[in-house]
Amino acid sequence: MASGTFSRRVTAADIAKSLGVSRATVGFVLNNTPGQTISEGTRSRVLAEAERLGYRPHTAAQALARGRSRVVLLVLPDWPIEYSMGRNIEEASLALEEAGYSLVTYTRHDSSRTRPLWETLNPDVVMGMLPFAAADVESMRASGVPHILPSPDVPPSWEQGASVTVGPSLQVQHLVELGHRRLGFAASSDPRLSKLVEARSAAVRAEAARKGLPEVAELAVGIGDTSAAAGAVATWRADEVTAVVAYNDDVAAMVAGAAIRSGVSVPSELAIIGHDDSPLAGMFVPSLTSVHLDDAGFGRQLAAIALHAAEGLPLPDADPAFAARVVRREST
Amino acid sequence: MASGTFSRRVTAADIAKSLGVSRATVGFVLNNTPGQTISEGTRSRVLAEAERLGYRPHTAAQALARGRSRVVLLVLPDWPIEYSMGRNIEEASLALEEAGYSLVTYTRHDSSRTRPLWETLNPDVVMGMLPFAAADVESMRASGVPHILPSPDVPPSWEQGASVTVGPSLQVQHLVELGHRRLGFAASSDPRLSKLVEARSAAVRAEAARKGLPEVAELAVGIGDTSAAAGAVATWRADEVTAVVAYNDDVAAMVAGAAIRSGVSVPSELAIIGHDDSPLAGMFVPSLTSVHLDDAGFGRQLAAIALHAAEGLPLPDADPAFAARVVRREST
DNA sequence: GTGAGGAACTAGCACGCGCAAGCAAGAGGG
DNA sequence: CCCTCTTGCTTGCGCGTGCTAGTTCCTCAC
Repeated sequence: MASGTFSRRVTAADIAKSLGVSRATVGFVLNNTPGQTISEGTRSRVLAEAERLGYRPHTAAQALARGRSRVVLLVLPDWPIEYSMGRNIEEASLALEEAGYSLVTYTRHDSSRTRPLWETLNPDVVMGMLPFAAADVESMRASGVPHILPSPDVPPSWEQGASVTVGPSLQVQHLVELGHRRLGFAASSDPRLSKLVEARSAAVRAEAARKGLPEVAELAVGIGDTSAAAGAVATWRADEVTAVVAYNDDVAAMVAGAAIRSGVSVPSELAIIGHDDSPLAGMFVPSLTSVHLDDAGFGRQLAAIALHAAEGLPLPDADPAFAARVVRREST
Repeated sequence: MASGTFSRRVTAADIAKSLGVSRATVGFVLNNTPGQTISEGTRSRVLAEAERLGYRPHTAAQALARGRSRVVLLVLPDWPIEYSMGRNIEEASLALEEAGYSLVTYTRHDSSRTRPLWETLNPDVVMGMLPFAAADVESMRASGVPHILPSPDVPPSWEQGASVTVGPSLQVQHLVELGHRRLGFAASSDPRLSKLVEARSAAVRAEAARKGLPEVAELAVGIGDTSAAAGAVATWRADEVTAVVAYNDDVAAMVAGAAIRSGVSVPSELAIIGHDDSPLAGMFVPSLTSVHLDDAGFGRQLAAIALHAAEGLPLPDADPAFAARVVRREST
């Protein structure tokens, strides 16, 4: 029967009344407001009463009063997100929650005529994987979003950093260590991925040049398009390519599948390395060598960047967080 | 420079002042408040001015004033979610946005000592894939969550419906049509999935019984555990099982991989059918027959259930939405 | 004895919005 | 002509918090 009655929620005023102090005092205690002196007795009595009554601050009221919502909006791209992204987000969410923020994820479906979530959620921070379109930035500014990441004002964004290039570099290094010199790059033909594909492709070419390899033969492979994959394999073979760097594990699987079907043995005739170390990489036959990224570290980095923007907290120096390593399996 | 000045956000009072009407009038127009008569002239002038000034209602203030936040919180389980779940959510989010609600997803990491999101977000509806634990329900009630789905008061929940059983039935039917009679079921050994595995397993056994098949040989296969998969394949072969129904595509891939590695040809010696029609199913060699679910329909159903709870909107009758079909590929 | 100063509070406004209640002016019926 | 009803508004309170500007009381120096 205790929980049966649909009781109004407990407010700070309830605590104050029950204790015979003013509501302001309660507020000062609960917020540890600096510059306020509260006696130890009162402080502990307020905290105990809050606990006893099951007080929960009303987020909407807080947001209204202080003008900040403590919500971080993470805008996910419309394209199929990487496998590791899910774990990143979970970790970031955890780190933000510990700082009193809520992470809300939002997939932007540009076909939609409805108002984007940042206009209705009043987030303190909006984060994206890639820089936002000018129209979106305008809309965020108009809705009063205080912080936009990557910042539209600073062209070189954080996502262009080590997190993108370290994986492709490792892919190339691994193949070179195995003695391969003539490499192919299997891009994804999905137009939505073009920016990321391009970034990884550039990183691969840069690493190849650094190692003094001949030019990398780049071909596009569509997920589900087996004939394109078969064509790519044939072209690479004709071109004397012995190893293929794939944009990600899905593309790697397409290439490996096409190779097997056309009688090209993996890895002896064609080695293949993927990226992301998705579950698929371990399950495929032959299992796929891939690059494993430190999801948790990346997620925490994401959270740190948001907190840096929102509260000026220091950014963790360097990025041992972006640790990546090659997981060698049967395909190389 | 227009956007340079950090201008305060536009409020309904700004519209009122600029037009020389009262703030209430503006509110009535913007909300189409029933029971209020507003002249056509005033109405259009208010709407035009709102548009001109770029007015955005302040969600927090609305939530505070009306006591409802128009937020639907979807609690995702800690376990690896199905591939199709992502598309479901997107579709549900779209449908809810059109009804003026925001869908926020939240992965519950039970290791966390931070307060669950429903305590800080004040959602109107909290939805889960499976019934919530009693402690969680208590916490939601204490935070004043008006609607919990599946409802803790009504034991038979919607998720137990056709959406769970239709896929497994189709799997069995497909194999029976191909002449198989002695079936195996490949469960997932992930303990977090046990409830769903059990539900699908029961559906498979029920369908098998309906078709008059001998008992289904169920074995657990862990993702990444190749030796367990190999053992399962050997056991089934010894048991004269000719076809395996897999819990999902990942498990199907594990089984198929183990079969190939141990020289059992797929599908001639062992047929395998997966579930979910994830991208993996098409990429695997041999490609995997699977059950494709109507993601969009399921997502819209999810949204409809939420709106039904929140606003008493009618539930769409029946469920052609839960349409599922077998996608036949090489593994059967 | 008195004034300064600090500790420990309280009163009350602001945040932006929804909505109940009230009010002026005109329409219509007797 | 008076009364009622409707139209088209306005005034103002309340939602739960944060926080500024006091107010009271007590201590302590001179």
